[in-house]
Amino acid sequence: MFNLAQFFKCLSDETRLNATLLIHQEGELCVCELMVAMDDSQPKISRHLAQLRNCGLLADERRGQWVFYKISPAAPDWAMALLKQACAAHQDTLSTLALKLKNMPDRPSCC
Amino acid sequence: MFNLAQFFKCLSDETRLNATLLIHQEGELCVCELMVAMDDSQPKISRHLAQLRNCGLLADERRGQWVFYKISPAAPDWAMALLKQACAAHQDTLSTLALKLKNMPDRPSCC
DNA sequence: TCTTAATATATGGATATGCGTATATTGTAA
DNA sequence: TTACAATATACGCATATCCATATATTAAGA
Repeated sequence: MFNLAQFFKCLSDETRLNATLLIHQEGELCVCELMVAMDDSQPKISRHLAQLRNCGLLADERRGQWVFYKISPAAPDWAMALLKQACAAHQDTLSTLALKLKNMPDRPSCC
Repeated sequence: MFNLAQFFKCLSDETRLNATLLIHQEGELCVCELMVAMDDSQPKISRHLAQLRNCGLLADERRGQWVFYKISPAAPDWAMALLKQACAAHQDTLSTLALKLKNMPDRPSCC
């Protein structure tokens, strides 16, 4: 599991920061949802998610053709507390991203 | 001033993380105090402090031959909230560093 | 089994980062 | 002024990071 500096390094990149906080806020998201919300390429998002998974901050779960990511249940309390605080500090950006999610057609979440 | 990702990048390096949180906890510290507490070279510490100052996270003030660093009074509320939370998450390390500070002979703080 | 959708990974190159060493700067005191 | 203490910066190098592009993998459906 990560230490505090590693945790901050995870969140020091815009792509990883937005993905992590949006996932935290929404509960779980798959790669294609993040692509739409963040308007980024598939390999770019996938690569950053892999990094977050390898650090132990995110957990993934395949369901059919989709892979869903959520905050790892093994994340320590201090990390959860910091994520919550970070979400509050990032609300402006997060609500913009959440809006794009809401307008996304054919979201796989339902299946 | 910095955004959230930049703030996390500031804290993503052990040296900058420890320096920032120790300064936050102690109120203000000069370079030589940080050298003793963290057992690092002067140029290394000075370079990282310059980075934190340039980002707007730290403010410096020369008093005689010493330069004291503190959390910038201009730091936004969300940053202060995150720093407080981070200190709590980092207490083990911080108390070790604070102990070395306490045992430091001829601390300049008094002058 | 063939095709397609969703996701992951490999590769190469540009840029950023961090470090040690050496040197410059600034203030103090003699 | 000269010397010294505290701090800052410049330089060169090794490594890390990030990206776009191309390709591999996995599952679903025809």
